[in-house]
Amino acid sequence: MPELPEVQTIVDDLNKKIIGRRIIDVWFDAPKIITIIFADKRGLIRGTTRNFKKIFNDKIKGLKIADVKRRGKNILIYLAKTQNLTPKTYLLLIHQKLTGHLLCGKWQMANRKAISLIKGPLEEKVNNYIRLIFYLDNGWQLGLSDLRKFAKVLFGSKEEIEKLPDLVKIGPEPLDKSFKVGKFIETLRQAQGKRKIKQVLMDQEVIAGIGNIYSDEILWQAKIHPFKKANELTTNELKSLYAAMRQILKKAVKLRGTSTSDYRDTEGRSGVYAKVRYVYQREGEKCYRCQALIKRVKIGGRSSRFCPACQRLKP
DNA sequence: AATCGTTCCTGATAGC
DNA sequence: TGCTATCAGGAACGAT
Repeated sequence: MPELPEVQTIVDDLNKKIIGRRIIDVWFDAPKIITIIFADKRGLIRGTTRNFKKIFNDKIKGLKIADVKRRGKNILIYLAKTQNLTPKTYLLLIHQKLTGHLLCGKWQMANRKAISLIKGPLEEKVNNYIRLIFYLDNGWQLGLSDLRKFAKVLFGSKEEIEKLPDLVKIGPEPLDKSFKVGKFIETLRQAQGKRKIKQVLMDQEVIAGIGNIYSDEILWQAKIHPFKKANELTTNELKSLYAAMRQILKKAVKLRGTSTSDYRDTEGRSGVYAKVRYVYQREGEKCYRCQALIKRVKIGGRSSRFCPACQRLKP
């Protein structure tokens, strides 16, 4: 499940591997896989590749990859028309959702679905879930693997994509240097309502990039119960939460993310955060602080793991 | 306006 | 063994 650390890992990989590469061809297996949005002489064009396949193909072929960035859990691939990579005229936005991940390397299509990998994805010799491939001018491919087909891909002019609520509504980046503890406390206090802190942490409009794995990890580190009402947290608790958030996310980026499920980096390798995790998917096992058994509870259809002894609802 | 439930999808697993 | 039912989950969307 790609969250901030996993997406950052992919983005860092791509910056080392595909900047300056030209897209020479594209392949995908579902008609509606990509939504395109850009202003044209005829006005605003918006639709999926079901109806705009030719326009999409014509527009994207020949573009050069100018820059790759992350915003929340979104991967932003800036594409340039000109030789020197500026101006960046088009933008490809990829949200990997639950099981999506980008692979970059050289491989062969075995049949319509399965591929046998020649170079690149190391741990995945065969991948049955490639939905989208960009063919690059050095013979490499940039592929989207996505078992459950939830991933979102948007392509359009930089201006139009940057205006979308998908990007505009996203809250501050938790690892930004300018996002200091005071700003964090102010942000959480503004995120009013009686919602549980677990839900608030995962709300992309409050803070960007935190999902189920890292909200559990952060709350354990800060010794805060996931059901605690966000507006009832003390200043000290908010300070702990901020410190835990920064520490956990930085550590997870360093360890290249968590691969308990489908997530892999651009070469198909697992991240290793799972080896040091505190609570995520450790229900029934002992808490590393107090030896109590980690519990699993449901919040709005989502699982939350925590230690019932050291993350107490009431003191 | 805020919050809840539903939906998308496939593979793993539980239960009979 | 082999079938069916349930579950996992990010976030857009519709309903309340």
